[in-house]
Amino acid sequence: MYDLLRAHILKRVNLTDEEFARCTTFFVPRKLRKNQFLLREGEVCTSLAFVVKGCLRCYSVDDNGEEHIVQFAIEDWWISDPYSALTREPSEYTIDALEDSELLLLEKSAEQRLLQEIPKFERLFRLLLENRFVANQRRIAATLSTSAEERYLSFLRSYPAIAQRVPQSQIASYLGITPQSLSRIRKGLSEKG
Amino acid sequence: MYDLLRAHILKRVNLTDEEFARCTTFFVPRKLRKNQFLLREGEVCTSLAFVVKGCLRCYSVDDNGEEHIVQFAIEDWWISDPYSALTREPSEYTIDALEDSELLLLEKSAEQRLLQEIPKFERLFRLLLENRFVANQRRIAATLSTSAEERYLSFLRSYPAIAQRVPQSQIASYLGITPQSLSRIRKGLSEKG
DNA sequence: CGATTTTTTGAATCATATCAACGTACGTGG
DNA sequence: CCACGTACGTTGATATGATTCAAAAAATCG
Repeated sequence: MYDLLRAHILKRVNLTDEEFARCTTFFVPRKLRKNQFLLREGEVCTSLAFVVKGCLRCYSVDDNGEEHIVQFAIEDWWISDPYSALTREPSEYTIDALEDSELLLLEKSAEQRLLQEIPKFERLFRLLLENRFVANQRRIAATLSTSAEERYLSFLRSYPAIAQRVPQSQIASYLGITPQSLSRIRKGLSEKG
Repeated sequence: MYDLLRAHILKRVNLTDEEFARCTTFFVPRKLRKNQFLLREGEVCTSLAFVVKGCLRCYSVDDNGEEHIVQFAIEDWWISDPYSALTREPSEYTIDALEDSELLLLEKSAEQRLLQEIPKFERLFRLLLENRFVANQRRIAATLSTSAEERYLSFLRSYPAIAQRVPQSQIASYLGITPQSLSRIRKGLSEKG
């Protein structure tokens, strides 16, 4: 259960075995069935989730009731609404499971104690946030400058593991196009070769 | 020169006068003429800039040579490429001045010493990063779900001060549309009332 | 297997881009 | 102080890419 987390952390900061053992005590395992919610729009996000198994999505719902996916998370990724978690304001996002999933949850209060006990985690969490920030910045630049087809190809390159397992309609939502358009783009690509 | 910075920081974390006085020693004033660069694509970003006066932009250049603005920064804002600063990888972005500007620069090395001397700044910088993260996430959701006209109106609401002072073509670049389209959108809006 | 969801396809429509030309404002040097 | 050049903004005509609505085909699940 904790092996993936250990490897994940050790790739980013140095921890002794003893430190890692202490760190695990702050996480709470949680299973989520497909379609179950981790966070509902309007709730305050109180935890940071590390995905051990499965696949989740984070999305907003617009005035027309359409879902717009801002992030997927599979094994070895984190998911949460960091803004809601920090400010304790209700989240604008919903997080749910696209597959049966296993998570390790770090509650806000546990996070604070963890940071006090092992300050190295400050650096880890800052790294994680920076990475997410960069990913978003790249995505903005891509959305502004490239066609839907290019964005789809870029998505396939960046996240092949996700592309294989989530429904096409979910990828369309992530790319900001309709499922019909994605279908046509794929058709066009397969005709080219 | 430092009044704006003081007010900015005190709004977010508690600092004694003595702490603030020490903090200022880590910043270096820098003036930038209109069109001068703070960071060029391919350079490593080594500083975090607080804008005391003026207006800057951060943008990427795509394969067709088109600029895509990911951020503006006016008085009381910060600007940098946090990813490049953290990883020391060359930046994909260019930062330059849209007006004659005055900055307070916090170099990477100074930042580290500042964080050691006054750990409260850990929280400040994390807050700043979270805010930028959220702004980006909102922008992604908006780009995915709303028309150019809606995004323009939302930009006017969110950043009236910027809308007033930067050329329309720069706003178009930020919104991900052509200057011609923005012109037509504005025409449409003025005809409505 | 049947039921439901997901994907594909077609036709009409809409939003934005593109190319090209013209208008306007501003600042600099003569 | 005016004239000129350069940036910026507007407008028109046309092209393109993506959407919408509707329906059929394919895949998935109990």
